[in-house]
Amino acid sequence: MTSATPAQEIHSLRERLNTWNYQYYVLDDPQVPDAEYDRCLRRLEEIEGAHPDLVTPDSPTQRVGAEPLPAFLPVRHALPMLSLENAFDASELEAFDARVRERLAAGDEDIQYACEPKLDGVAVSLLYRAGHFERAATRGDGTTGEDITSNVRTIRSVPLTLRGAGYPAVLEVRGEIYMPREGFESLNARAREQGEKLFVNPRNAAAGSLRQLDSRVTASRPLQMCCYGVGLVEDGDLPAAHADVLSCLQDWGLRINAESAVVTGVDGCHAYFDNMAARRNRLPYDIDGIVFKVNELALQQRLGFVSRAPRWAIARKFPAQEEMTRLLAVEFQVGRTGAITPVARLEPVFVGGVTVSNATLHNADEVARLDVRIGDTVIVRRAGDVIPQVVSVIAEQRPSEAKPVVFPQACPVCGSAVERAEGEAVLRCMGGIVCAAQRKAAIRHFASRRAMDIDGLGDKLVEQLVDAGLVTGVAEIYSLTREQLIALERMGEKSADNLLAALEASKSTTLPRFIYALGIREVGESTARNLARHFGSWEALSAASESQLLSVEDVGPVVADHLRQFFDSPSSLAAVESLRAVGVDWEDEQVRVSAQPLAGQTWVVTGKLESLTREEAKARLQSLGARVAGSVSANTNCLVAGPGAGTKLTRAQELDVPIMDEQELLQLLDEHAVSA
DNA sequence: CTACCTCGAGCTCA
DNA sequence: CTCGAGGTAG
Repeated sequence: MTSATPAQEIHSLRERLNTWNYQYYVLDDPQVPDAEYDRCLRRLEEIEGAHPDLVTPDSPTQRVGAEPLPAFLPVRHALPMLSLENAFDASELEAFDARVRERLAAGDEDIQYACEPKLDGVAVSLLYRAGHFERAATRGDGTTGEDITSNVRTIRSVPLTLRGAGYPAVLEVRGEIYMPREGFESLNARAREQGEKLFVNPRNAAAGSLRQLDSRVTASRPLQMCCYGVGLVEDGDLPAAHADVLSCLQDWGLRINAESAVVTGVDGCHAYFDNMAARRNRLPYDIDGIVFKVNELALQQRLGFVSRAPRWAIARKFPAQEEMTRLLAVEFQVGRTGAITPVARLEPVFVGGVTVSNATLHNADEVARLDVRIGDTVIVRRAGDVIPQVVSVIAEQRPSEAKPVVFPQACPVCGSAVERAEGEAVLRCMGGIVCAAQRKAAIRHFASRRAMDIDGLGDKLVEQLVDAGLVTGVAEIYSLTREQLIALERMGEKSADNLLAALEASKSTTLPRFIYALGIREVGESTARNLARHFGSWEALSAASESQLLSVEDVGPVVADHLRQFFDSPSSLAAVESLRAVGVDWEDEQVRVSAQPLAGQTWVVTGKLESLTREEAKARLQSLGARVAGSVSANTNCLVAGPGAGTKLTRAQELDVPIMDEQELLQLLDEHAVSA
């Protein structure tokens, strides 16, 4: 043997393994037999075993998973993870291209588009600092996701160290974690042999694998990572076109999609789409569409964003998958507001990756439009994350005994009168609190997390409580006794005590939560918050006149009317009184009358802000009454410009539009006490 | 809307 | 072991 020190040998083994790994997982081009790879890996394990001090977290041996986590920690994204606009046919894609060219004043000139398949998996963000894999996070709500670092570390196509040089000191890579079909099949085959539960599709298998607290389980799952873009970049430069950014990522050791291509103009996009659509079933992974991005980053910057999506990218989805099945029955569900919704009970059918057995039929108009009868063969569609729908009826297959859908003359739950308001499509039960269905829904809403947050009071329990007649209104849930609870199904002493404790804890709440919990029609979380802020106390709110209500942000005549109806109803007020009587309490809010000093003005925000995102800045300006536009024009009243502002700043200067920096903006917001 | 993971606790049977 | 509740994802 040579005289290499253990450290030297470890180094050389890691280099070799990383290179082979790169060739295998990123380039799809294995250069050595698996046996050779395994031999080196075992040798590395052996030396590391003898010298534990030389083990580093980015060693190729560190992909076997670690001790289970107690929970996933929240991660705030430095730059929000946005979603994509969807196009469902060629014309919507053309409309997108037309908008892009118009905004860029490109005339007849064709735009270069970077195209690639949209993998059906889970979106993630990877953070590399000084070339070392530091953190992986899920998308979550776009702003805050979950830390899944230890799970992602086990995925071979995620490099633990970036290759070469020239990568930025801080590099956030965005991509999709998915399970190739082959891996999915073998995973399920193994599960079937062991008599375990099977995953229904590769996407759910990937999502489920990533949600394991024990990353050793994740390590045993055939997951892959494929990168499609970057997020935060600090101290470093990237090329000026998206496709070149992707090849850079590949050089740094990150896997990118082999089908990525750049095409010219919308015709190029159509051709790419048609080609992929034809080859879709032969791809080694599931895809649900094709993503098109304006290739030049400078153009992307000029296009900017609309609320939650970039204006320079779109996903053209494949046509929704459709299947035939039978309509077994139509049931009528009564919602919290009494709305009676017809729900189709279907012969279960596997469509678009899930088993569909229910679908809403919305209302009488929809039922009439479809002319659907019970017993009919119907076509059911499920497009991606869209709710399943009954598309049409196959009239030729209608059996003679097919029965028409008859809407109830009275509420199917309580027998009260039903009514269809003028100009409305929905049928409503007029029973209100008399109706058990509405009572159940009201209690579920009251107890829900964003309302009174009563832990342990779930659907089944509400069902039992109302059916047993133990509870008729929300206030009565606070008078339940331990004995009453223990008598219920699946309720032991421990569960009963937990629920009683949760009930007690919920009594101390906040005014916005309380208002929201009441379930007044059209009063959601944000309206409840506005009302609480505007009036400060329950007394002030309940005494408010129609015109006072109308002056609250987001409250129009319809909402004001619902509010007045609530406050004019003795039974509603009595319910509030009983809640207060059992001890439900809150602190009054600081009154923040929205003076709307910027009403009628148009503002624009550009560049990078330090202490808040552009979205937040926008929201706060809007709360002062400003309209926040995407581009600067002669009508713009003020431009808020952070560092890196481009053409918008130039244009504002040309047009003599006042310009403000972040400090001045913060000062302005502060003066008007705008916080959320 | 459906599917998945995790947890606590009740149920069941040895 | 099974159920219900609560959370996530697309």
